[in-house]
Amino acid sequence: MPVTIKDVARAAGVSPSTVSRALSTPGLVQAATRERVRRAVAELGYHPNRAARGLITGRTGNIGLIVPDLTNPFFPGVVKGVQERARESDYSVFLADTDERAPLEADLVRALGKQVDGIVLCSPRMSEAEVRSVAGETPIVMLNRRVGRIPAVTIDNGEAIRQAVAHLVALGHHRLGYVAGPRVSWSNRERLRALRSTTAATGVELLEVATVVPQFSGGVAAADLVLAAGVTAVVAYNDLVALGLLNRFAARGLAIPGDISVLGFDDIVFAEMVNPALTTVAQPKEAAGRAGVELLLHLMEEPDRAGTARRDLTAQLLVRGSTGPPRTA
Amino acid sequence: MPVTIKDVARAAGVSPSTVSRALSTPGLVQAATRERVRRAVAELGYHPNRAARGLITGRTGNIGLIVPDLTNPFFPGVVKGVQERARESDYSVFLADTDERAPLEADLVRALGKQVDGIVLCSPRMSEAEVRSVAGETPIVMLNRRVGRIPAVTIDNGEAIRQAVAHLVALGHHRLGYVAGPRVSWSNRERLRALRSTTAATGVELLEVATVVPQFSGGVAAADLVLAAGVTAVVAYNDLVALGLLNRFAARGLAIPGDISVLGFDDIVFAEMVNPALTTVAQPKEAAGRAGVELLLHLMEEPDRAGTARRDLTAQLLVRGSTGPPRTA
DNA sequence: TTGAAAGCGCTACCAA
DNA sequence: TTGGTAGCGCTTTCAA
Repeated sequence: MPVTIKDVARAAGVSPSTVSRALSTPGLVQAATRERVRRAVAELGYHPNRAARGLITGRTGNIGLIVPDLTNPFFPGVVKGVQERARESDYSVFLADTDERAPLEADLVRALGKQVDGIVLCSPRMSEAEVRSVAGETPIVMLNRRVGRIPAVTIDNGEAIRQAVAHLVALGHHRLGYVAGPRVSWSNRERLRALRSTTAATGVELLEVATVVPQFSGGVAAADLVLAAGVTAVVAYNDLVALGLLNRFAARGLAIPGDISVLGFDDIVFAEMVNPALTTVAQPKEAAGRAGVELLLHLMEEPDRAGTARRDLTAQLLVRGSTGPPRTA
Repeated sequence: MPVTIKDVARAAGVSPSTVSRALSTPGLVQAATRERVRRAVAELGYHPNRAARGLITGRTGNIGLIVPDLTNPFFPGVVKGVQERARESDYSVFLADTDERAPLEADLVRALGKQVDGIVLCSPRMSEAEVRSVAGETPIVMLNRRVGRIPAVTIDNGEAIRQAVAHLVALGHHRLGYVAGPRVSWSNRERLRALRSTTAATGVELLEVATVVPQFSGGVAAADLVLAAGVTAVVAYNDLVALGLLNRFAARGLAIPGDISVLGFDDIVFAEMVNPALTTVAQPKEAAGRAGVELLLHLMEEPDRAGTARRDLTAQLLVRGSTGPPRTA
């Protein structure tokens, strides 16, 4: 019923081999022949059977994308970037959301690995050992994390933090709080490290106020601790947490940024939807997704040259209403 | 290199055919043999090659999921539901985000159709003709939309609206505004229709204030029109729009719900993150996703019995801070 | 209940 | 530059 390569061959008056070549190695086929084939393909509406092709080439034409929680508005952006770039190279993408269940991830990656040519892995929690083992089986590009020499797309947390701290210092803050994300999160560790060194260098005080789940509720939970710490500005692990802080601050009747400045990370869409809008470090989410696929494509073509492939993208501080000078009391 | 069915056969001391049967038609194999095969499979870590299987069975083990915009927090929930249910039946899911570009969707669906056994299609904008044509080629289940007899999972908008209106009327509102979503959106049309009949039946006034893009910016844009319309309560097409209204109302110094009550649809996570929290009609997003896959599985197994498969899920009004009695001026 | 053999649609090799 | 042929890994007849 579906039209096969034989049908095309017959219609074009050539052999199946020639059709195959005309499609996948056009250079090896005479222009005239190629044209005849092209026409037959169009006429019959032929689409190569991917399973058959995959069976012999060993490639699936699919890539996998694993994210910890699609509900976190950071990830849809990444997904879009991945999809877009994948489609440009005629790859389809399998998406898997692990619901932040790190143990599940390793299994998932393994299962997925069988069905794809490579995986873009965004898994802040999986253990390094697991990541390594999995990377041994399937080409992998990590997002927002570095593990050994596994190819990775990261966002320059150091620079981001420098921008953020410089901004707050310029406003006149001397005591900053940090509400941390999961201890195992690579991004969190990087941010914390950069925060320590930058504040030390600038001579401002840094209080590591709390460690919370990277969600709205985490911010709500940390808000009172932040207040008790007596800081005039607080940096949150991500926007979700920052929004939680803002929410609880509002409930307690604080003026933002008069009483306290709040700064987040990610620039999720909702950062702009609150009042005042959230100052945040914008992560190039789609670009990161695109870069991930890009790296993966290289990796799949020349697996040897792998190991060092890296992209470090630049974040950008977006100053909005939630940060301002501390009230000069 | 990868372990094949032959390896398993050799290890178990049976023929490949038997291994195949033991795996896909266990009933046809003697218990003892089956056990030997099972053991060999486990020992060698054998996973059937999907491409090879697909080549012969004509099935891919994949399903496609198409959503208009992953960035709208409504959809990640749906995606999660779809994935979960798909995984339970050992299907993988291809995700495609069409970025609200309706024309692109039809192509996308067609392309995807070749690589999957069925598609869950969430496409409020695609024309009916396109949907029909596409449904002729690939098993399809529609989400939140009805087109002819194509299987569909919907959410009972009529009941949802009745709950919402009853709530507002009970609070003492007599003049309601509606900020509509895209005219072509099935959900929007359903809601509008239910709104008209329910308000008529209840004797309250309904003003169709504006038609906007189903996004935050749409709500912001409509807010002043709502105010000018002089209603005491406004129902928004979805939470994103409602949040936009809330934002602009706040900017104009209105008290919520004192000056005006706001009610949304969807119960996206951010509905709870604003102050006051948004009263909204919760859509069972994950359940809808699950039901979509469920229907699809049936459809793929007995294509004949299709055509009438329907699931209408129940929405639930969540009363929160953004609705209250009108100020008795 | 099991095995042998054919063949799914395609690509890759070897000859011509 | 092209065609013939073999075979990817699996399922599915058909016979035994």
